[in-house]
Amino acid sequence: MRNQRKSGIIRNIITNEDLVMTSEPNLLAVIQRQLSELNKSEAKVANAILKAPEEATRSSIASLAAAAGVSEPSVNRFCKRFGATGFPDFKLQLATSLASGVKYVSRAVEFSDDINTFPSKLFDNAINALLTAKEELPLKAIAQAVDQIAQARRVYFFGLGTSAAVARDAEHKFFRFNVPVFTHEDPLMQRMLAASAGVGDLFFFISHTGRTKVLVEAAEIARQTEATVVSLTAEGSPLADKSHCCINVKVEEDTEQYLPMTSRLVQLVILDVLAAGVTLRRGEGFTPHLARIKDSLKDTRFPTS
Amino acid sequence: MRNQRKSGIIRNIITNEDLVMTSEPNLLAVIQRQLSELNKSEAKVANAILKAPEEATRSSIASLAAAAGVSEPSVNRFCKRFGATGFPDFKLQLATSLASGVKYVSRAVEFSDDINTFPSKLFDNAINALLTAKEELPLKAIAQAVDQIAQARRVYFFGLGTSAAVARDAEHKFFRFNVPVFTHEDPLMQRMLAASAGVGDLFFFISHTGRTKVLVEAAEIARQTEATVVSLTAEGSPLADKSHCCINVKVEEDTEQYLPMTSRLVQLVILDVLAAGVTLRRGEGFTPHLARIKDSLKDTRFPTS
DNA sequence: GCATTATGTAGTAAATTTACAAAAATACAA
DNA sequence: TTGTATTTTTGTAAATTTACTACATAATGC
Repeated sequence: MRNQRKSGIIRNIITNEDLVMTSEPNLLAVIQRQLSELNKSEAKVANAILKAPEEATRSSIASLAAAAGVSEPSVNRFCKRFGATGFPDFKLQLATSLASGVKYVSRAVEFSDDINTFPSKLFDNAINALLTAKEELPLKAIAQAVDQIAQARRVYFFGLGTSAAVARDAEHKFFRFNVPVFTHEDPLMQRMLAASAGVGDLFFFISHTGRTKVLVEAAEIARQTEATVVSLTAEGSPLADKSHCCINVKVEEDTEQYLPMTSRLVQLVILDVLAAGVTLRRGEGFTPHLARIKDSLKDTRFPTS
Repeated sequence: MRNQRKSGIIRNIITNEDLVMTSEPNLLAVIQRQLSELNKSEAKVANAILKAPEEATRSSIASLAAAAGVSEPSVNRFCKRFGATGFPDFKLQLATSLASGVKYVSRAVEFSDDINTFPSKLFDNAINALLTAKEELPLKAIAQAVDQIAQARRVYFFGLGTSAAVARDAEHKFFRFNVPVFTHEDPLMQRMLAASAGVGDLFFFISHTGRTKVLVEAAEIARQTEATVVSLTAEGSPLADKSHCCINVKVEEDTEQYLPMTSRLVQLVILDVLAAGVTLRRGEGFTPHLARIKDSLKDTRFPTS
């Protein structure tokens, strides 16, 4: 299946092993990347496809061959080289790739953007961040965190800046599970509460960078007690080091934008996941409790007409 | 192009007009919806496709016909009825649909779920909500809100419950634009501030339902002053009625879940959009200001190794 | 029982793939 | 270097698969 040149260059660009490893890499990106490794006619086909990918999915092998200036079998060989069983299969993969991937590459907002373009860009970035995060979800850490939250007597959500809002959201969510939850944005309160912690207390630190000094210090203080320290932050950061359990989030925030946009969305959804995990552990008998809380809000609202 | 039965039932389910209107509806959903309108053999084809959509994209017209227990032309006719030029075109549309849409239909978390399934479900729901929201973004209202925020002398973000966390996030974001922003979770403070408002004040109310009494009352009070009232809430709600400008968000939250999960994500991204809009209005000269704010945080962090 | 619609059969056209052969490129020895 | 052997690349043509059209028959409704 895998033939090699004497020179040692691997001919089949995508092997079965690769396909297993990377679940579904963007086909266009793969073609782009391997462009230099291709021979003349294959490169012609590649360029024709890269130039008009959408059109390529709709054209026949004959018209694509004509567009690339090569013979039909060359197109067919090209397809097989990229892991497809043939031309139709390749078109299918390409179409799939175009539908899922390409539209959701992060796109920076530029000053030339107007109302018709930048809102979509921001949504695409958000969607893209969630898609990426979903792919590399640290399930073990999440399962562990769920266990610890479910067992905790008291849970403190601590964050600063944007992460304070996330902590506040977590408070609202977890509050509904009958777990005593607390949030404090004041670093001094965070320190004091951390210092006086004991068995059954869980400190949940939220920080995108994991490098905010006062927060890391609070984590350090909490760690010296009998309490459990969990964090939702960047892998290998000082905050992660201080934690019993760290849920890593790798979101490359566009640093040029100066605003943390997508990372907090991922944090929020991960907190949803934790909340759902705790609910599932509580079992079906717990739903009436949630229903009661929902009912208690009824009188604070205008009835639906 | 559009042929009808005597009985008046429209035969061509997707007409050109429809295709223009709804840019890219999920093909499987369309098939599902029209299932009852189909005749016997078409229904057989539909069921075969719905049963194994992924497989359908890979099979030939002959094998799909065999799987459905009909003849090949029946499959072909089925494809044309759904707007495709033929079978290959239909497969392409189906594949595209599967890649973008189907994976992201909302899926409720069930008690039988485990750690391997429910996190993905929640992420899918979040992604789906953002995709849907992106499709029906109220651009006019957004543009108007950007204008009003950019012109405002003072901006108040008011929300309660989960929306309070969203308001807090908005405060953190807009604060960086040199606009005096305020947030209050206390309904009494909200009322008092609303009552004493004047020209140049902007009240930005955030609420998923738009029916929270105290918040609607605060909006009503603000509306009686010279201030501008903007809201991010449900269309046609009491809160929307009180606003000069209302950004509608239609997210059907799964009410069985008792927790507002996806709506706040959409709210947050829309606030990002507003923030970006304000930045774009300020023009390129404003970026140094953002850089300065970012620099001011430098000393509060542990340096990256 | 007639008209209409629905479905299938068979033939045709189109597209894709395979097998093979020619051409080009490369390696290596004299 | 230059020529030759070998490998690799590419194209031609035939074979095969696939999809479509026209027509005929069956089913349905009035």
